[in-house]
Amino acid sequence: MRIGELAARTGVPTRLLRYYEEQGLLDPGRAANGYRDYAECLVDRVVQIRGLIDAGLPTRIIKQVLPCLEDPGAIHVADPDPELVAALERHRDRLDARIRCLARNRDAVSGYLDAVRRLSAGQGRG
DNA sequence: GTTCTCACA
DNA sequence: TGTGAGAA
Repeated sequence: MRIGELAARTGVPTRLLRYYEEQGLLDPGRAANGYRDYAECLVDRVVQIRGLIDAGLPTRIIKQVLPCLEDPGAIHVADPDPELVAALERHRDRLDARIRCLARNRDAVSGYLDAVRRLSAGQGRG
């Protein structure tokens, strides 16, 4: 598919898709006319890239981790770069902290909702 | 429609 | 990290 279709299917602007390619996250083939040609499987890959970036990981890290995520069997990182591992551990800790924060706020919202339901239920019967 | 590059927030 | 503009 061409870049426009991939953009439509992933919600990622064509401008960004070219940017990700420039960062080494994507490498689509080329059609005879020079247009980029994306395989079906790249839809999932783009979604995953977005997820990782939204999680706060820099493209530089994603670029190194992506091959392993695509092929779980290939988690035999020939070169277990200590710096990469350390960076990933920091990101995991940051995500854990965010998750705990979100969970706390979710519980707060749930608590408020429960109180509202009890109130309206009581008024409904009276 | 797509390509590219340069500048910029 | 991501966008805007302009030219082909």
